Amino acid sequence: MKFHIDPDSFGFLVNDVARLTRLEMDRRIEEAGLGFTTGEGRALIHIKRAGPVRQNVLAERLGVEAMTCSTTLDRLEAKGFIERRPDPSDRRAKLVVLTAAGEDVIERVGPIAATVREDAALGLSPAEWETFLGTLRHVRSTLTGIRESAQAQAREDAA
Amino acid sequence: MKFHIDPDSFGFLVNDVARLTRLEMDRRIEEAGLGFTTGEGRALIHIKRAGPVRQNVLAERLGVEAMTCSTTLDRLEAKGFIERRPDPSDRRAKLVVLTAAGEDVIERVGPIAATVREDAALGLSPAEWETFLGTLRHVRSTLTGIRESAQAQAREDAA
DNA sequence: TCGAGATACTAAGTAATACTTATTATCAGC
DNA sequence: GCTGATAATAAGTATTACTTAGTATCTCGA
Repeated sequence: MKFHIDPDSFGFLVNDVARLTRLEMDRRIEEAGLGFTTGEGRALIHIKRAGPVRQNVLAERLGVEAMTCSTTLDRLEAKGFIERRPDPSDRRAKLVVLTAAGEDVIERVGPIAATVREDAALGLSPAEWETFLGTLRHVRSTLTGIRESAQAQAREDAA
Repeated sequence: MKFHIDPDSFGFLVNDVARLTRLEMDRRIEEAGLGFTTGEGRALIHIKRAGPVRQNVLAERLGVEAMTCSTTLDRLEAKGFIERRPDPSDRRAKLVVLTAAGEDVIERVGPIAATVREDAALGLSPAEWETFLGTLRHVRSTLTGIRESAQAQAREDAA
């Protein structure tokens, strides 16, 4: 039987598109001298959205382990984009807040993200693009659900 | 103009979906005891498709620098999935070939990729899924073109 | 109330993926 | 045959992830 290797299979496609988007984004951020990566930008935007937020909550929203989140926050704190403040309601916890520099850098990355988006959408109609984004949201939601079930299962097995 | 930054913008969406797909894929590969990552699988499949191939050609197809490719091949070689053979037509170059173990592991990863794809496509009609893949292919092609132009420009600037 | 177990965070260690720069061997063109 | 380009890699760095283990603190039940 002939080998079926689909170079355009879902996994490779989505990985390629994400990789290309990230590399292009990183290149333009670098060019603009903003001094952070797409991954750090992702964290910044979630912090912006969530307001002062506990690290464990932020980790969950980012879909990473608490330790991974902590390391990312270390870098962002070193760069002066966020602060960790004690949570008055729980002395174990810390609240993550954006600094003025963090707010500023988010404002400046917006136009850059817009140029990448425009480039990615070249040759597609607005309707096609919206459909595309809608499907991406749908798939993300599906996969997030699967991942959460798997993690719950893993915790159960561990217990 | 105000730039609306949110986690549902294109860059974050596609990154999230790729991350979730990769993590889920890695989890199932791990579960099956195949002993490699999605990234390594990507390299394996490109080697399979290209046949005996020079490392620099492979690097270009993978869209990474020669050194990154070399490191990935080190891991694959250590695991016994590939071999580096001297290129008879150029003594500087090496040809990368799959071993029997490499062929075997590609066969076994196929069904795993299929389960992830099925899960990702839950709740979408076949037509919607095809449209989605078509748009991903289109965007990949657009971004690849942009990246190649940028690299050509960088080489020119360096010269 | 107090003690056990859970939770919030971090230190330490590991691994994969990616880059840059510099080096060695070899090739190709003048 | 020399010179510059090319193929691969060594060395060093950074990011993004994980696990395990440890400390401080909280919460709930006996």
